Amino acid sequence: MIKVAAMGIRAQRKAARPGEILEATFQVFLHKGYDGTRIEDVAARLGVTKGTIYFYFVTKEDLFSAMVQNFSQALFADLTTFTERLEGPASSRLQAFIAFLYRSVSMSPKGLALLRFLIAEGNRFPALIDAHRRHFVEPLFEQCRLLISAGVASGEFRPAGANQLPDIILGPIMALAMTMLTVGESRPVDIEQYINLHCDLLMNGLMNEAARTRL
Amino acid sequence: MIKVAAMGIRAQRKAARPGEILEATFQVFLHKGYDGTRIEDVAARLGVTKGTIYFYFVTKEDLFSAMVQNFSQALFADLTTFTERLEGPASSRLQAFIAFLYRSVSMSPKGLALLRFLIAEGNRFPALIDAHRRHFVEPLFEQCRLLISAGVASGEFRPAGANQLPDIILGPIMALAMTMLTVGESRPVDIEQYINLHCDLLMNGLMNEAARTRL
Amino acid sequence: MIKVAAMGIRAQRKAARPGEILEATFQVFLHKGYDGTRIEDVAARLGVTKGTIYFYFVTKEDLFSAMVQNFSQALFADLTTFTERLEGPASSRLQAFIAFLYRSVSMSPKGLALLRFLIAEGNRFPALIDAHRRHFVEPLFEQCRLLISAGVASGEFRPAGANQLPDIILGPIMALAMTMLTVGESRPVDIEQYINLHCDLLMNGLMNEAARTRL
Amino acid sequence: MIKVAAMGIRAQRKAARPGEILEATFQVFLHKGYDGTRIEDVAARLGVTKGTIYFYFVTKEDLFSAMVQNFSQALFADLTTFTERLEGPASSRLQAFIAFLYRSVSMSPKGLALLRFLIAEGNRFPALIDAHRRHFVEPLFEQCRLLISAGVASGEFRPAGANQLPDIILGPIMALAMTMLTVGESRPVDIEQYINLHCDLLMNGLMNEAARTRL
DNA sequence: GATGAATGAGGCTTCATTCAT
DNA sequence: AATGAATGAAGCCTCATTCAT
Repeated sequence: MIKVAAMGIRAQRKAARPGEILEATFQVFLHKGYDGTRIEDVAARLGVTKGTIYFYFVTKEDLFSAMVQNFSQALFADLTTFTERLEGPASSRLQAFIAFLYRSVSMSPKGLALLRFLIAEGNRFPALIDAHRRHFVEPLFEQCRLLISAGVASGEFRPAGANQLPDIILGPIMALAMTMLTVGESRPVDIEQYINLHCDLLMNGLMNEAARTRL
Repeated sequence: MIKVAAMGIRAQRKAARPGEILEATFQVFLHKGYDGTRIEDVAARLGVTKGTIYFYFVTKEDLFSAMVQNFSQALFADLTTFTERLEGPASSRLQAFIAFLYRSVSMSPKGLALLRFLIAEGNRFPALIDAHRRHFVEPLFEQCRLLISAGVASGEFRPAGANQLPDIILGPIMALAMTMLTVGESRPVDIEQYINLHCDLLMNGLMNEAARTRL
Repeated sequence: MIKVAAMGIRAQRKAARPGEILEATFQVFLHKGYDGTRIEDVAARLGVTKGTIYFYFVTKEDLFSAMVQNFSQALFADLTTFTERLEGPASSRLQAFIAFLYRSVSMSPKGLALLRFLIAEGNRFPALIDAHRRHFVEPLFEQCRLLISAGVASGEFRPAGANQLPDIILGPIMALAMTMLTVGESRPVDIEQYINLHCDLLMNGLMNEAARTRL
Repeated sequence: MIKVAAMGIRAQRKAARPGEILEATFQVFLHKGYDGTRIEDVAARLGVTKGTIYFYFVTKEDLFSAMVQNFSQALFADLTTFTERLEGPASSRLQAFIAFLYRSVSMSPKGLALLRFLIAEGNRFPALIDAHRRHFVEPLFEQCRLLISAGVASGEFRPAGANQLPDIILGPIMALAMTMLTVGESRPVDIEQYINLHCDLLMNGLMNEAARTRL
């Protein structure tokens, strides 16, 4: 922890600046995208000038890299904390896990901006893509697999092959994110209903008993 | 239809040019993104010079607009043709529909590039976003709903709420697309297995009979 | 030779541009030095804009490199032509050679600018330094050595060690250049007298007969 | 003289600072040139920060002015001391004078850096150029003239016109400096031999007795 | 139809300089 | 005395766009 009390006003300012800049960068990026974001806009949003940004970050790429990694880590930390506190039957835990993902990715400005950045600029930031896969996607998928394995062990879930493909389990979350990223950000989404329907389908499938029995 | 037979070679060239330019634009965009694509690169790929591009398209935005709309329409036409020819029980038709979407969106360079463009540059092209929603997403979702309604009518599917939310039904397709757009384009995907597992989960859900009955 | 008659006005312009740009670059550099020369100034001097310069030269370094090489080659060609035409006794030829160097290096804006560039910016342009040594200094020195060897062979010159060190023979030429480059460009120099005195000293040395005999 | 004994350690540090800064400035300038030298680099080399430099020098131009003048004066003082102590025949004293100049200008980092600065940045520092001419070049030339006049008076030297043009007498020294400043700083120079050959030529000229007599 | 030389707005980045602490 | 965060002018370079040929 940083001892704020012991710090001079200048030191406090300095310690706070990088975070402020990252936040401002995010805000501008949200509306303009990477190429559309001018360093000057970021600075203006903080009431400082270009030079200040360059005092803390070497290049524009650096700045965006830091922003993405910063938010990615924070998001992942939240997710881990949340998951560790889950209790009860596997199906409940999986549903809570899914609901949390909806809220922190598909319905959160930061989650969406993160995704947009990775999709739009990933080619320019291979290191970031790599870090994201290793420190976010893979661990996330592993948590998903563990939840399902627990459900299979407890007899709640059938041992379906898709259990091991979190992409498929979590797919609709990504689908909503994608909708939000393209056409969706304007019109409202009933996220509660969306979550419920996703979970219902995930648990029960499309088929009715009769059809299922026939197979 | 353009009557090729009746056209001089010059006229043929002229008629073919726009399509060639759109294709070249797509190829460059695929690797460089919108801002990274220079009109000159597009021209060079065709063996012509910048001026030629401007003879056919007013601005860069115009060019990309046309490219996206062109590919979007072609893709949608293919999809419609394919869907109209489907026969058999609703569940089979739905699965074939899904498989087709996987191949033409998540696993196709054009489908992915289309998505990347809409996500990355959508804010700059509101008209395009609109067109895409009205002429692609909505009709696609409608076809999905029809297939499911048919299944419900025939007794194959239970009347679940998610039936009316194609996002959820088709979610994993988008999830794969997203993976491909970020971390995935390098490593191979077993698309057959992916489709099978998606369909299995979609039809049967996660839960085993005992758990389901208990509810 | 370029066939001007057969070229369109545009082609003529294009063919002439690089040379014009190099000349303009030289003019600005003469007064402002490398860092002080703005690409825009060069362009303005030609009545064009920045972009035009960049159409012909990739970077500022490129532009200056080309300028230096261009002038260096021209100067060397002149020098070679001149030297080849020399006739008469070695001492006359050497004196003419020296006089020519004074006029084309120490007293010529281009020669001086060349030198200034190599001294001031040499560290930034190692390739240029290299080229200058190999294609200018070394051949020049070789021509000097040949002239002296001819003089020794004909009995005009004594076989002194300095004969093989053109630096020493030609030193005063460089000294004048240096004076011009620093304090000299304002006040007038009697170049005729300077040449005469240099040659006199070179031929006869400082000592008088008596002192010389005593040695 | 500053009384070190009576000064507190703090005061000593303060008194020493300007000299340290000038030395650091020189070191950085040596490798990077004027524009390439950042005030911050100079400060870093001393383990202080930019602000400290600005406490002692008003501007960057000021700093460099001071550095050049400082070194120029030190060099000239050395030279004067050295010259005053010379004894023996004029020719020996002239040769020692020349040898000293080679070592303190053409072969010394400081001497070369001084020259480079005057050549490269002279236009920006007219006052410096002026000072250099008045306090360095002119007195130096005067000393040279005196040495030669002494030689003429003593009968060692013939009363050649070049006697009054130190540029010509000392030229090869400048030539070597120039070589060092451009192509030379890498490869080794046999300075002893260089000096000997320069002096030999200076004393005896190129011509052999027969040719000389014939004139 | 096509060319490609020329334009010029615009963005990134550097760094001498300032000043509150 | 020294610090170092902040400023802001200035320059390099890119590239969509134009238009005379």
